[in-house]
Amino acid sequence: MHLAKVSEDTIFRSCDHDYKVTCDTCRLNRICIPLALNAKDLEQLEKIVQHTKPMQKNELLYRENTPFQSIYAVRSGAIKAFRTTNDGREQVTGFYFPGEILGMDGISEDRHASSARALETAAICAIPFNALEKLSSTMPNLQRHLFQLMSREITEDQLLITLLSKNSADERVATLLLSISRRNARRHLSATHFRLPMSRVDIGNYLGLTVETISRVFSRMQKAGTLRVDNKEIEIMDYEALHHGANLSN
Amino acid sequence: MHLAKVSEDTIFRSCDHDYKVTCDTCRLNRICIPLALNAKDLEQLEKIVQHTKPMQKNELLYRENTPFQSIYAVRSGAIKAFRTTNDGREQVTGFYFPGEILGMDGISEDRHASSARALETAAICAIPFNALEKLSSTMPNLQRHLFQLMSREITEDQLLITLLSKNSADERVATLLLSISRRNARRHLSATHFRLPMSRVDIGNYLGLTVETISRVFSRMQKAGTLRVDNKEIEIMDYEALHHGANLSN
DNA sequence: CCAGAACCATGATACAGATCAAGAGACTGC
DNA sequence: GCAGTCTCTTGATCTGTATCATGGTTCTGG
Repeated sequence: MHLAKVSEDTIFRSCDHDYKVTCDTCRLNRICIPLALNAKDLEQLEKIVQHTKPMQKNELLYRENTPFQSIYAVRSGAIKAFRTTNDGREQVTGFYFPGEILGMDGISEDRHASSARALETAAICAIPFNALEKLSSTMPNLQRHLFQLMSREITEDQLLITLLSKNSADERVATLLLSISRRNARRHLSATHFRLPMSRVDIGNYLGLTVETISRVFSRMQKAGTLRVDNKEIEIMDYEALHHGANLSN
Repeated sequence: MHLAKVSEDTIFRSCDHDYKVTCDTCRLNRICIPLALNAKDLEQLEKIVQHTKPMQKNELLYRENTPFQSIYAVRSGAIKAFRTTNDGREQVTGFYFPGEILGMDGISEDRHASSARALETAAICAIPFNALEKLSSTMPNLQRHLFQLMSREITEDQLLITLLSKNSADERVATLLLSISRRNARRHLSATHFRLPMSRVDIGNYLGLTVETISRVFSRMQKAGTLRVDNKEIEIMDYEALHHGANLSN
């Protein structure tokens, strides 16, 4: 029994190739929560962060209406957040990449307001919110950073609201691609050549469009020489054109 | 000179019929920030809240990209928040009624991410955020409440995203009316009979629709016996029908 | 109380994107 | 390595809402 447990643990950890990472040594620590902290405070944070959560593609990280315990940082892979409308359809509310934080919508009601699913194999850090809250009472920088993170989530949602309310299909797609490009650049990855982790369905859902429309927009942009599209591989050929297409408002 | 100042002050205050209100005696204190605090903590909060800000219709409370200082609580009247797209159009991102807090989108970048304008004569409390932050370090309840307020703003934005992305014109209008109805009820006002403080243009803008469409929806709903509409006066005649119309999703 | 300006309602028409349909490509598990 | 399934593309058609146009109503300031 004891042996079994050990071996299970070993298997679990062997999936997570960098399970020994700490916030201290994590290569995302300049864009994730640690950016607000000095070495001493980081040690404290370290104590509450749970680094062990390797996820398979399509696995759920948390589910709408379940008790809220933690917020989550993406270490690798990509996550989509979505809520289910009461006629059973999905609304994708965001995509989360390494270094980004999700789950903060659960704080207000003490249960998750959305669900989150891995779009590909992913490593996640769970940060128990009660402990984080206590910690932030003693660390003004951390408290400030949390307020800022939540505020940023609000402004990003407002941008999406504006996008959905005012922009054409081409502008919406262009804006998403530019957002992914910018976030890649932040992680020192290529800003012009990347692989989309999400399906056309998810993109359409997020942008308030149908799959067919997403396909057509990609085809049109490829024809126009703005993009090269090969299934999920995207190459931005004409950054300016893309930006211009996304630029008619916002 | 000194005299002039005094008299100006007097005029200023005379506009604000309940300027002597404190959080302690404010009739909104069960739905506003004070709800999280005991009498002793409330005294501390009292010291930083600025109660003096009577606004005329159309006056700006704060403007996009100006330095962020305070968040604001509505004491009376109604406020709309909006951002300006870079082709100069407006996107209304929210309406705020008495007891509600706005301005939290300014925290992340230390400048306001949106503007706010009075839809009618309004009284506002300004709460300097630096002071509030300090205070919340020593009051776990307050800190928790602020996190919850911000989290609620996120979930409400997500609801709007879903509405814009998935729902018909009728459903959007119905959802807005039900939201106003619910918020009125919270303040012990009529849930079925109220006056809209905003124009059709603002409603359309908020819901991603044109003025004409808003007009037509109101007319249709009146014809169907769901509403009585007399300019800005709304009477909900068939709550169920309205809810059903808003109910096809979310 | 009146004139000008907002604001609102309603009809006719246009169009972006949805829906329906069908086939091609890519991935999955045995 | 192949069958079945999911994902993506492209075409034809339909539709809800935008747009354009006009007149009525309400509000505002002098």
